[in-house]
Amino acid sequence: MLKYQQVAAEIEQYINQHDLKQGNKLPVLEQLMSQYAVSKSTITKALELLERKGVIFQLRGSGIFVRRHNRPGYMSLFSTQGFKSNLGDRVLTSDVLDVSVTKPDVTVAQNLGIDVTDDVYRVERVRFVDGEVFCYEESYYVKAIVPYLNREIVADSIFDYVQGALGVTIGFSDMYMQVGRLTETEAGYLGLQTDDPTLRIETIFHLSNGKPFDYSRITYHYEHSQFVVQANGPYM
Amino acid sequence: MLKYQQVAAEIEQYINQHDLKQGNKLPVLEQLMSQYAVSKSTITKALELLERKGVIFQLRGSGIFVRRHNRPGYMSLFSTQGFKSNLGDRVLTSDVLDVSVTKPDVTVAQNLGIDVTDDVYRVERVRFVDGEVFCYEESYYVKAIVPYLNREIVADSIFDYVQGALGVTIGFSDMYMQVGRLTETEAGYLGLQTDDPTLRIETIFHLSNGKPFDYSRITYHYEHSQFVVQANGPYM
DNA sequence: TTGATTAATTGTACCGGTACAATTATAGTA
DNA sequence: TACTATAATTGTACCGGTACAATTAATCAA
Repeated sequence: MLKYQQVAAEIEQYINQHDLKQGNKLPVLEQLMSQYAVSKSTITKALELLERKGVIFQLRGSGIFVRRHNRPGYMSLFSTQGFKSNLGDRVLTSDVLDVSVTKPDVTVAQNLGIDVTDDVYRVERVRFVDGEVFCYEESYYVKAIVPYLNREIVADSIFDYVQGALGVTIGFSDMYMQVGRLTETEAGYLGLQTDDPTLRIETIFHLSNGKPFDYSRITYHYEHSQFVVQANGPYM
Repeated sequence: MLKYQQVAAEIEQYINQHDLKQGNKLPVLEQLMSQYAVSKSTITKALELLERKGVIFQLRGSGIFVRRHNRPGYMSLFSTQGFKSNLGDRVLTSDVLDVSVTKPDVTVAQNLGIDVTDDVYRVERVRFVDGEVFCYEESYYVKAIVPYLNREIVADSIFDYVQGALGVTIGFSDMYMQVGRLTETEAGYLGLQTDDPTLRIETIFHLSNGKPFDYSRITYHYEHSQFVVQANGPYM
């Protein structure tokens, strides 16, 4: 783990353990520097990371302050999307409906930037948060990048496996979201009625070299899913 | 405008003007350095900004590449949320239903961190993209921070006014989203049926000093709104 | 006490540099 | 040709430093 990531993690841990509230002030830069025994640019980088994550905000001439949103029950949109495994104390489980190798249809192939003759893993899951139905997910993995999957891996975290055992790094993702109505099969999986409202998110995950390796379609249970997104300022 | 912001803007403009595609390679760091006549750390900062914005991705040992998503018709979730006024070539218009000074109810007051006896501006709008109904919005501004609003300002961009004329800077925002069904009045504004599906987003905008100044509730037309969010890697 | 002026505090912009890890290109070998 | 070892390329981590703008605290005047 990089030094600035380590420092960021420690500061975040400190904030959580001491249950600091929105607006609470952290030690000044110079003190953090000596406290963690790193240079100014390293501590700055760590703080920038935490700022992006929505954990702190910095105010020139004033100090470094804790940032918090005050709505329990809302999950970070990104934590449910592979990134930042921070689900708090909620328990995430899965019913694995399918893990198989197939050929992609044109839509899937196009989203993954591959040919319809290339192999993909198809994974189908219903996911639960604290025992409540949360979403229905259908996802496709490029087999050339993810050569092996099984029910055990899929029941846990695919991303941890991919980054751990396969040694590839996930770079970025494009999420496409829209609201619609449930189909009959989706409604069955989610325990809802056909034509009930739903949020659909399609996501294309790319490796850090830019290659797409996972295309997934998630259909959320509209009563059991509410999200928070902490955005940072007008960039320019 | 800061130097690194300026450089970032120029690079982005270059990418758009030359219509570069996903994966296209930009000049190497050292060349960009001399090309824009800035130091390494400045160009790095500019590129980091573009990376966060989803315009490029960088790959160590390899180069700097253009990043693009390939779905026209999807709007950036953040561009519709005050930040990054990049709506492409779409035209955004508004029907202003109400601009008035009132007292907030408990919910509004709590979200804005003020007292129910404090004054707020209430703004109610129906917004259109290229003439199509896009969303219904009800928002509240802390009058102590935004002392004056009128229909003309509100029909245009409130945020530009606040940052321009009032000289305050917007820092960050917390967005809370969930799916539900339309009420009768909402359906009326959006030209839909009662109980039709909808995406609701509540957002609390904070100044850069951390003070909330705007709380808004937006109800989106589910057939005319689809969003893209470009996320960046597992931070740690 | 109030208000304005000045000084101290504090984060950020910008500069420059070294070391290194990941990638890609090259040379060498079978 | 195909594979391996080596070298060149290239972005990132990390160090340190100066100048400055925004905020806050202290000082002074009325």
